[in-house]
Order: sequence, then structure tokens, then C-alpha cells
Amino acid sequence: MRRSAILDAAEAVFAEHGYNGATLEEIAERAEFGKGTLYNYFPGGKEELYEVLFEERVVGGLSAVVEAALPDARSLATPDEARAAFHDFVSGLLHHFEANRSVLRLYISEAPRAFNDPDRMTMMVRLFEGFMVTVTRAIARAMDAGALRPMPALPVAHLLIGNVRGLLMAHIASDCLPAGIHELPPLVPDETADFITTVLFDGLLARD
Amino acid sequence: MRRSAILDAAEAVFAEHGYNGATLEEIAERAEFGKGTLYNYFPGGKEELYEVLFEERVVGGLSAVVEAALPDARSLATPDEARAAFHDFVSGLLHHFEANRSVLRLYISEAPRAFNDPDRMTMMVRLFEGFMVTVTRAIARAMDAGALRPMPALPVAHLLIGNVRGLLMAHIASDCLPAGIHELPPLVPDETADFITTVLFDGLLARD
DNA sequence: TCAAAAGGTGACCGGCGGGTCACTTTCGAA
DNA sequence: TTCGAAAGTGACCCGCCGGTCACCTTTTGA
Repeated sequence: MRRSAILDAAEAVFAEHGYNGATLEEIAERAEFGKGTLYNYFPGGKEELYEVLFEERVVGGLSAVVEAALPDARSLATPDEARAAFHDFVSGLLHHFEANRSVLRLYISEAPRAFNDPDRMTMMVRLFEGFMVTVTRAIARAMDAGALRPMPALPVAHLLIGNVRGLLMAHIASDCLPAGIHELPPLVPDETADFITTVLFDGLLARD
Repeated sequence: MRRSAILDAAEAVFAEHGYNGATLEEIAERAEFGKGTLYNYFPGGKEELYEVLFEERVVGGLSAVVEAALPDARSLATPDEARAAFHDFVSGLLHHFEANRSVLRLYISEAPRAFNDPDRMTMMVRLFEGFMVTVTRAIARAMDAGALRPMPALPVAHLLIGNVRGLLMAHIASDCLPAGIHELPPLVPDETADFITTVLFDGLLARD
């Protein structure tokens, strides 16, 4: 109870101000507890709080989405099956992040932090390994079955995830701007998933 | 002379430690000048130094690449022309960032910072506007000419840039890891540009 | 009812780093 | 050679915030 209230407040504050800009004071104030209490639940202080938050909410959310859309048991043998599955995956990601904007911000903000510290990067790679492996394996299965043409699967996974991240970042940016400037139409997860899936599967070239 | 030496040192230190982790002390030490001198060249202190660095090197670099590869004068009327032009663009980006890793890090690290402050976000949008407009216009021209099928051009631009960013981030991550762990093959800009262009133009689906 | 344990608290501490400024050095014109 | 201006310097200042701990409150169970 307390623990999750602390995590809720931390999620909001870290998302709003970033790791460095967030203060324990503000987190404590928002969740209505004293700063000292935090150390009962997270003895490692700010860093541990952030790590737990990241692992439980960011990595946990991504894992849930990928396991729902791309389980190893799902057949990806035909183009239509593959298209449907990856559409579900993209749509799941978009719905998840649409409903959890602050988790999205944590996700986007983490990469630069990891660049500055090999230990943190190692941990991040470990945390995301399961997610990346599942996505990559799904791509490889669809290729092996002949639904997708053979290519190195891992870079394709990076492209797919880069696509989703690119569009989401544009939407965060749009949200951050003062009203009226450079506004994007609101994110409609299913339409956006259609868009990404179509471009990714069929390509940009005009067809006869 | 002094000015650019300061910027060189700042580029290295900001790239290595991030904005918050970088200290003026270290920048000064690396470029062999006193901390006070910095305020002669950048009266606004750390923030101004970072902004100038970002505008001159990150935005400047991106603008140079896009203007070389996708000038308004370049014909994009046929699929082959469009493919060649966007290949040049992606290849240019990859070569540029391959040769300027610290600039790449600054670029990747900026987004989260902008999320936390509407003013900074507004400035970023303004700085990148020319770049985005040029890319988007090139895509729209290729669509109008029938080389690419008609779609909203701006989201396609976000996908394209997301693709490049996604692969580059994977490479930065790989570089940051202790030797031997999860290594990616080294980045070969032209091959990677082929890969991105092929996926983007032709799609992932197996063809007859 | 009470005492001990568990949980909670926020004033305080210390270091860290951005920014300042009185002083020194360098430069260039007379 | 001289002198005023410009450039350079780094010890110092000070606000900030993560972390601590002595104290207080609540819970538990006998």
C-alpha cells in the first residue's frame, strides 16, 4: 500500500522532472509521507527507487505487451497471420503507453542515462533482454516460415521498435508544447498501428 | 580558437556524462583554461554553453546532411530516384554520426531534457523545424510524383528518423557495454543504409 | 493496560557544483 | 617603455538536495 503509493508518486515526479530534476522531497510530499519513510521501503534511496520503478513498470509493461501479442505459441506462418500479430504488438504498445504516459517518459528518458554508465547499461540490457529476444524470435519465426523475407532479425526488431518510439516521441513533444503550437492530431492507437504495420510490411513504394 | 576549444571540451564532457553529470570544472580542465574564462565566451554559463553546442553541432550537422541529400532541386519523380535520394540521406546520417559519436550522444540525450521544460521543447522544435520540414517535403514530393504511395508525409518522416535513431541507439548501447557482451557487428554505414532503405521502400513481406 | 517493537518523521548535515569577482597576466597602441 | 584595456583565473560563496538519525506515534500481544 505505502510502497505502491510511493511508487505512484515517484512515477509522476520522475516523469515530470527527469531523474536529476526530481527531488525526494517532492515525491514524499505528493504521496503524503515523510522523506525518511522512503528509506524503510527503498534503503538504496533515490537510485533504488528509480530502478524498482523502472523494472516493475517500464520493463513489466513492455513484457506484458509482447507476451500477449507475440507468444511463441502464436502461429506466424502466413503473411496475414504475421501482419495480424505484429499489428497487435504495435497496437498493444501504443495503447499501453497512451494509457501510461509517465511510464512512456521513463522509458524514453532511460537511454541517455544508461549511456553514461556501463553498469547501468549492463543492467538495462539485461532487463530488456527478454523483451528483445521475444520480438526478435517472432520476427525470425515469420521469416523462417516464409511469411517475411529472410533478413537479419535483430536489426529488423530495432527498426520496428524505433518506429514506435519515433511516433510516440513526436506525440510527447506535441504534448509538451504550449497549446496550439505544432499540434499533432491526437494519437489513435489502432489507426497508428495500422499505419506502422502497413509501412513496415508493404513498404512505401507505390504498387501498380 | 579559445571558443572552439571550449566547445570541443564541452562536447566531449557532455557526451560522456550527460548535461547534469558534466561539470564546468572538468570541461575547463580538459580544454586547459580556468572556469571563469568560460563566462567571457558564454555569459549564460552551463546552459548557454550547451545550447550553443547543440545548435552549432547537432542541428548544424543534421541540416548539412539533409541539405546535401534531399535538396528541393533534386528530382524524386521515379521510384529509383527516390530510393537513391533517401539512401543518400540515411547513409549521410550514418556516416555523420559514425564520425561524430559524441554529437550523436548529444542528439539522443536531448529529447528527455526537452520533455521536462516547455521552453526548451519549444526551442528544440524551432531548431529542428527546418530539418523536419525538408525531410517531410521530400517525402511529399516523392508521393506527389507517384514514386511513393500517398500517405501522410510527416508520420512517415518520423518513422524514417525513428529507424535511423533506433539502429544508432543499439550501436551506442553496444559500445557502452563491457567488451564482449552483446556485441553488435560494427556499424557499416552504407550497408546499414541499404538495409533501412530496402525495408522502408519494399517492406518486410516476402514477394512472390 | 502497558511495554516493546515496528513504523514514521523532518530538522539537520555535508558535499557538490554553478556562478562570482578581486586579482593577475597579456596585449596593443602610443 | 608605459599604461589602459581586455582576457584569464581559481578560491570562494551559497543554494540545493540526498541521506541520516534521534525522536515520536502506532501497533501488537501478553
